[in-house]
Amino acid sequence: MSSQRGTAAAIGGGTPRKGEAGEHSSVLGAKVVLFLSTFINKVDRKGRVSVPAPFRAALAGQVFNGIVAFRSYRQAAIEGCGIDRMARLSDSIDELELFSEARDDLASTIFADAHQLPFDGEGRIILPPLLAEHAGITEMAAFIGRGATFQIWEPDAFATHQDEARARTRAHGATLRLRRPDE
Amino acid sequence: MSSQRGTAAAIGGGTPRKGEAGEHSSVLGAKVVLFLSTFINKVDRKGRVSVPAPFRAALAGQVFNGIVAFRSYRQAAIEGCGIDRMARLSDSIDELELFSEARDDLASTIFADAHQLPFDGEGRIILPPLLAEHAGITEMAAFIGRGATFQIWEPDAFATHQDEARARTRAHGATLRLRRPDE
DNA sequence: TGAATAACCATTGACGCCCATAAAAACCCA
DNA sequence: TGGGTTTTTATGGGCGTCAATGGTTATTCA
Repeated sequence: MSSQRGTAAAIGGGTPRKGEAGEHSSVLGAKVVLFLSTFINKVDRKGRVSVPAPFRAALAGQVFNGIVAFRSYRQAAIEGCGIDRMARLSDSIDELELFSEARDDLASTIFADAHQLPFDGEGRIILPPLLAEHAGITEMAAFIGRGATFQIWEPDAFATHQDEARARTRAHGATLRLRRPDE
Repeated sequence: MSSQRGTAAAIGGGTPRKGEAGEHSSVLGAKVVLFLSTFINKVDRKGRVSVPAPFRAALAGQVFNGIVAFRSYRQAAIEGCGIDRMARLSDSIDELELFSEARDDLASTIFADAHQLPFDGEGRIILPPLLAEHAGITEMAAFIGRGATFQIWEPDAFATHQDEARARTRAHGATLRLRRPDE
């Protein structure tokens, strides 16, 4: 299946050019990361995978130079995002009542399972065995942009999933209201 | 099992180099520690356990070089955090009505039971028997990241707990509004 | 003085970091 | 617009370093 280099397969819009993916600043100056398109990269024998350059660009500037990954609850995939998102999550949870059950559950469900995967000099991460197994990843890994976050799938598994999702969408005629640009 | 070495250098800044990692400043300049992931380490016959390097990195720079631990009163686990967090907790409790029962209970449950566990030269702590027993820890200890704090569990016990928590969260339809990045 | 604790050293395997290469994309200029 | 040049990426592999762990010696306190 060849890791068609860089080329943006499926989904996403056009070709992922330089500045494209990445981020754009909001009114407040806070960076808004955007993960777009799909990239399929190889997992080498040491368990390393290159994170697509556009994704890395989107993450640039965050306090932790790498990604945060955890098992998806409902799918055989790995959820990925930047550390900033986790920090926000931590803040949100901190606002729940101390020692409450809900807070406990969320914490042990989300944070305990999260892995901080730092980039090496070449922008690669090491996929923890636990995560790789959960997603059934062995040789190739598909990075799927999902806007504010992304996922990592076993390529074939994702292809199947995508077909099903598309079929469901067509059936239900999913709609979505676009949020107001302001605010 | 192990000790997946160093891996994620906690939330550390940019490149997870030697001393840095650990914190990033918020708007107010306050350090924001973030404990993520799960690490299972061995307890040697002297009762020593290595605190995961990423956690140590997150704690770096605090006034007390070690952790603060106390028995969780809802679970068979040990609550852990840095000394800074205890100070904040103290403030929160201070805001409760003076002489109220709740305040009294919290104070004696938490502060009276809290242990300051200093790191030895290799980043290990000695688990006080009282705490170890409460958590049922004998040979292995699981360090569980929970965002601003962490817990220490007997590995199997945590696995069970995590399953239950996950089920509950899913049942309740995990609701949590992500805080806006700005503030 | 003996027991418990803290400080110190030693080992080893994983992983961070570096260098090398090929190919594709971005760039430049006629 | 096209072809040639430069830059960036993805990928492989080697090696030094540090984290986790175990043990030994020094120190403190009863």
